[in-house]
Amino acid sequence: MPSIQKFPDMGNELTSRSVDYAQWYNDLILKGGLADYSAVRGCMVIKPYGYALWENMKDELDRMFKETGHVNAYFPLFVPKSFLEKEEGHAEGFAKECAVVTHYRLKADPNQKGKLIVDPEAKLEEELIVRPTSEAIIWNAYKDWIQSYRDLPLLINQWANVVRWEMRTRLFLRTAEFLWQEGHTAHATSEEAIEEAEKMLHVYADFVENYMALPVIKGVKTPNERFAGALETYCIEALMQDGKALQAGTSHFLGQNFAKAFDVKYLTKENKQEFVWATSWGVSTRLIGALVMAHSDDEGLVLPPKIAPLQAVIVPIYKGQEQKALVDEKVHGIMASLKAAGISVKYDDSDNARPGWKFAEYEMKGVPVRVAIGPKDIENGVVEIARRDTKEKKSVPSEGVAEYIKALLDEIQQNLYSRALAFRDASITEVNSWDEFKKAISEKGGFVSAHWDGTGETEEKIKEETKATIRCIPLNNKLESGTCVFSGKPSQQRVLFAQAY
RNA sequence: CGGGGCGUAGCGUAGCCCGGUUAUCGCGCCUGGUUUGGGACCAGGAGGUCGCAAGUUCGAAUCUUGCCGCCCCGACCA
Repeated sequence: MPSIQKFPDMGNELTSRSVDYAQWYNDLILKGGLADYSAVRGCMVIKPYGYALWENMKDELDRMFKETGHVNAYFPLFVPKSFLEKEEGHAEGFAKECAVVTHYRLKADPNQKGKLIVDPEAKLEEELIVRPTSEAIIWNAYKDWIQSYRDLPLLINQWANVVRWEMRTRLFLRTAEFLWQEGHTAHATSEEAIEEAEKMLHVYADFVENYMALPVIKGVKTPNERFAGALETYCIEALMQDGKALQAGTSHFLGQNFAKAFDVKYLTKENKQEFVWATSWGVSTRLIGALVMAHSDDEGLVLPPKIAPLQAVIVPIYKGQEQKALVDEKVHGIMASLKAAGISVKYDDSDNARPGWKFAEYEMKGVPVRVAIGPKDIENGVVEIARRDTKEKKSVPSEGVAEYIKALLDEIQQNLYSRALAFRDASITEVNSWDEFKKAISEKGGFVSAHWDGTGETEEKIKEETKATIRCIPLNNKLESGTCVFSGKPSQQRVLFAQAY
């Protein structure tokens, strides 16, 4: 008998990736217990397991923001329409997808008992927009907070919900309401603001790569893909298993657009009035969608140990109460050592499901490590340890099991990253002709690295023909003379195209 | 907004064409018992405005009309 065994191939209710990738994704979210559809179109319920995952991500990001000098605050959900209008590009960018509050009261319907109607008497003088993002309401406040260079830089983050009335929604990837963080900073100089926007991009990349085990490409967006109101948009782009790219985070250099729109000036040391320079940056619950699509398989979720709500689960195996007591005792010792080692662990000794059912359940939920302990193990001084990422299991001595699992969790984290990186790197195709381009996009998927003439028109036409967009111009991109893959015009560098979420 | 699909118990479904006692089956749930090394079994039990409304009919889950909701694919986007 080999010391390492593969899990048996179990039937489950998941649609397999190869049959219907979109359905596989939905099944995973629902059956993995991350979220549910809600009664409101386009909005989802984030269930405890999914929220625990978000909390872990949030806690780590929050720590990173604070380490880089940011503080948290909270601004209103509602933005007066006139505020949103102030920065023109911004207003145009979001107008199409805003939820609007027009009244502040309901009343009993005089014609239908038990029904409520909007009270026409309670119309707001000025409509309130449910924030699609908070630049407008925040910059209105910053105007009063910033007077002198001594007030700068102002480094504020907020954790909040926002609403964007999307035509078509998908669990976590695009919902009408979602949770995110948005950083909004003000600086004395353009250089400092750019440095901030880049710094936060690196923070995001660090988080996504080291905690979510998901490699990203850092870059800047083309003018077409830029955030409404920004001078430069930085992004991190990740690759999903179906070969589509997903923007995992963005950071914007806003120039003085918002300072001018909201009249935010400061006095320099030389006693001169200057407009401040701004950035904003955000990541959202969309990251959960990225996580799911990056690592999971046909057996269920696969979660990286560093952010998994549960890192290990222990399943007892026994016949009768005497054995159960024996196993319990052994498990309690192991639990204590795992907890002491900082591992989050659950002992599932519920009697309403048998071991096999529990195994499948925790595989579906993506718990990185499973420990099974039965009388035979106790007799032999071992425990059975199964790892979710490779679906392997083997017996290891129960002595020192905490250290073993700790090391295993690190190895799983590393393995998930390596696996995703290998896939990502194998999915970047360099092409030099339009035929190669089309073939790569339609047949292989992934990123296509190609010369582009730098015009928005070419970008648009490529999108029309292939549905591929320019995901980014990588940071520190290698300069290389060539000709645009579409127009044949001269180009100085390659950019990355892909079909995207 | 276009195209497709679906709406019957918590979930998945049969029945609908061709109207007729008490609406089918499985999972799950409750009670008791036996079980427990990869999704256990036996016995008993609870659970339903058949999406909503109107119509046809002696009689509607089933036929007609209207409406509502959700999902998937596309146009818009993080």
